[in-house]
Amino acid sequence: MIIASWNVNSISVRLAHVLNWLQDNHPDHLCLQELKCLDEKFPHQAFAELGYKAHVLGEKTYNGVAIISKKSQGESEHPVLLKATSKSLSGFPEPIQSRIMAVEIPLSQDRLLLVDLYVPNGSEVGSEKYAYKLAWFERLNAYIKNELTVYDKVVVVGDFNIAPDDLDVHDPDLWRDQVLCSKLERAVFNDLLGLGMIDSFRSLTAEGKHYSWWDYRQFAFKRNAGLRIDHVLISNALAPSLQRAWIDKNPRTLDKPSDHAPVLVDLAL
DNA sequence: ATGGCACACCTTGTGTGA
Repeated sequence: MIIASWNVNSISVRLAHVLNWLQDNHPDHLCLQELKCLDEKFPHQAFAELGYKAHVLGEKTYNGVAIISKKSQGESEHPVLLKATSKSLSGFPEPIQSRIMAVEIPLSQDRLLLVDLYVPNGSEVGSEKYAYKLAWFERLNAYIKNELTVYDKVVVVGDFNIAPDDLDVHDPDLWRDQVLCSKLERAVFNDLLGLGMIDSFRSLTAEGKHYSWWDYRQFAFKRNAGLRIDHVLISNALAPSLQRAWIDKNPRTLDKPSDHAPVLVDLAL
C-alpha cells in the first residue's frame, strides 16, 4: 500500500500536476494540503475519471485538506470511511480552520487510521500565530494519543511545518531558533513520536540533504536550499510493514510547481 | 534590515505562507 502526502499550494493551479502524478505513481491514498478552495469548487470529477474518490475539507482562500483514495475494483461502495475533520474535532483552538482529516481504511483482517494534517505555519517565533501552532499541535497529540488506544495501525501524514532536526535543514545556523526549526516546535513533534510513532523517512535514511520544501525565491530548489517539513509518521505496529519511504522531487522540477514535493511510504499491507 | 516569489481576492494592493 502506497500512501503519499503533498502540499499542492492551490489545487486549482496544480490540478494538472496532481493528475499526471497520480497516473505516473498510482498511490493507494494521496493526502493533499493547502487546497485553497471551497468544497464545492473541488474538482471531484477529474479524480473520479482516474479511478479515485476524494474526501475534501475545503476553505476559502486558505488551508484545506483532502484524502484521495483509489476505488476498489468491482466495488460500488467506496470502502474508505471518513472518521474526523477539523470541524468535528472538539477542542482545537478557535477559529476552526480546515487543517485535519482522518479516514479509516479497511484491511483484510484489520483496519488502519490515516490522518492528514496541515499544521499552522507559525509565522515567527513569539508571535500569536506561533502560540496558536504550538497549542494546535498539543491538541493534535491528545487526539492521536486517544486514537492509538483504538487503532494499532495509524499513519499521520502532512505538512507539519516543522523540521525535526538540524539534519533536515540546509543551513542550520541560518535557521537556528527560527520558526519551523525552534526548540518548542521540535519538542511537540518529538512528543508525537513519543506516543509511539516513527518518522518513516528518517527511520530508513540516516543522511541529510533530503528536503520536501524549497522556497520559490533565490533559486532555492536549484541550490537544494530546502527543509524537510513534510512527513509520514507510522505507528510502531506498522514498523515491520515499512518497505520504503521517499521524497519525489520530480514535480518540483516542473513549470509552475508547488513549493513542496510529495512524500511517500510503501507499506506491505 | 529588507526583499526575493507565489497564491487568492468583489484584485491595480494586501494578507499569508515558509
